[in-house]
Amino acid sequence: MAPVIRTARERAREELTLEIKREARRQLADEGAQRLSLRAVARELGMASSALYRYFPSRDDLLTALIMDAYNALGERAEAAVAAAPADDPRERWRALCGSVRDWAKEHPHEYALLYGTPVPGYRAPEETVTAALRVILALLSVLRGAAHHLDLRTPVRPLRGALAEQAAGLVAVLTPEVSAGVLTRAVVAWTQLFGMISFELFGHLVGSFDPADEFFAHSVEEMADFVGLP
Amino acid sequence: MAPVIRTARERAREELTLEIKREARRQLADEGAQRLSLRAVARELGMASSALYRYFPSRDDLLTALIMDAYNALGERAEAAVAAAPADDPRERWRALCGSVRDWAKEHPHEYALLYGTPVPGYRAPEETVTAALRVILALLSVLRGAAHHLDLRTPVRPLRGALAEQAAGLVAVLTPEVSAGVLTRAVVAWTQLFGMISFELFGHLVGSFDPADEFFAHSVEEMADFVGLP
DNA sequence: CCGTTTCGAGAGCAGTGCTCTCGTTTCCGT
DNA sequence: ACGGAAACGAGAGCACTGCTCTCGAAACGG
Repeated sequence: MAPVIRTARERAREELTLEIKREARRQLADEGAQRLSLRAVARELGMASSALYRYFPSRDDLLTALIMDAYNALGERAEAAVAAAPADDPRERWRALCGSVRDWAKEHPHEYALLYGTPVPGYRAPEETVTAALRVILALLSVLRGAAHHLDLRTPVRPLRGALAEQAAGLVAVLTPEVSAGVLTRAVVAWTQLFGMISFELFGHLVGSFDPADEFFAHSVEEMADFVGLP
Repeated sequence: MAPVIRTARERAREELTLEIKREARRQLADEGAQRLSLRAVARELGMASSALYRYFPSRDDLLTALIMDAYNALGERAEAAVAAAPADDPRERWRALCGSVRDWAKEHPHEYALLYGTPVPGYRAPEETVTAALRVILALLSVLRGAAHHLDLRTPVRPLRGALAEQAAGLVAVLTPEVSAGVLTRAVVAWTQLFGMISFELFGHLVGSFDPADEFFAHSVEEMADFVGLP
């Protein structure tokens, strides 16, 4: 696909693009997306701000590139955590996965906020972003698939009705043929709980109740593992 | 406390403060917090932008005022929903409460994002905000308190350990003496799930899976009601 | 009534995203 | 090898932002 032999221009362009993103990510980590300034990035790189527009047509496009990278970084981290956990211990895999997401979020709070906080106004998710964004929930589901025949639901899943049943069935067919629609739905519930909890912790909504949240986090990960029926 | 007899200046000041907030809220609802502009507010009110600083010392302070109002609006809505539901049907109260939060969020997406999205950079929560922010979780707990002696936990609560046990016991003593620490912790888990789910729906993370999310929402509210042991 | 405080308006500062123009450099087909 | 075309970097400039300072007018209160 991509030409193996690249002209000097192409190489320079690629390098500069990376360097712009690198500097932008630095500013993002320092000050948050709000305060990320194209002009400051250009200044730091010793170039005119107008030159930056040769590489990213707008500030939102630069942000979108950072979002892509962040989704992939988080996704890789999550997948690696699952892979590193013992294959025959689904609960440990679940724990490792949830913990890795929280760790990444605490290490990169501004990037996390960029992904799961208020969406940037002018931004609409391009195709690529969607698949990158799915990696965490897919990892959660892969853990469930691995334990599909040993699931133990202490509280039976409520029957799915109407549109929900159809949506869940559609997803099961594509993603998790080994797992029932009810369990998949519970996994999605657990997914929303996981990110809700992390967001609350990071955004300061647990101050005064369960902050510091380490033990609360660990506990609710176990509770949600029970919830989806992990042995 | 407040003087009953107010001077013309005091009345004018109060009125203008309200009007500024009103216009700011209008712009917030239209364009989001990101694009809320002091100068535009002043322009719309026919005054110089510098005059606005007599009423709010900075943009962040104006935003903080809007945050306060939004927390209270959401809190009132939630409390009203609980109050309007039959007192002898805890599950219906739970449903009404969760539904009212979601409804408010969908009606005021930008205000919701202001509360539960990425925190404003320069902003730190003043004392008042904290209590206003607690109203929803307190309402959730009040539903549980009302059903404290009829709770039915299909899956037993995992034992709380270490710091978590202490945190939960402290909260129980102050908030919900009728309810066990384990159940209170589950309520907090359900709380994070509720807002995680609403945030995901509003911020577009459910697109492609459970969007539209009406039935998924209703279903998971029931599942979480089971989770906390509501009859 | 008169000094003090409060207020509104205007000018101005430093910063932003973005556009346009204008030379220069690099590429690529002939 | 050359010449047209495309890509590039820099600078000036526009419209906008939050915020500060100053100055004259208005309202207050002893």
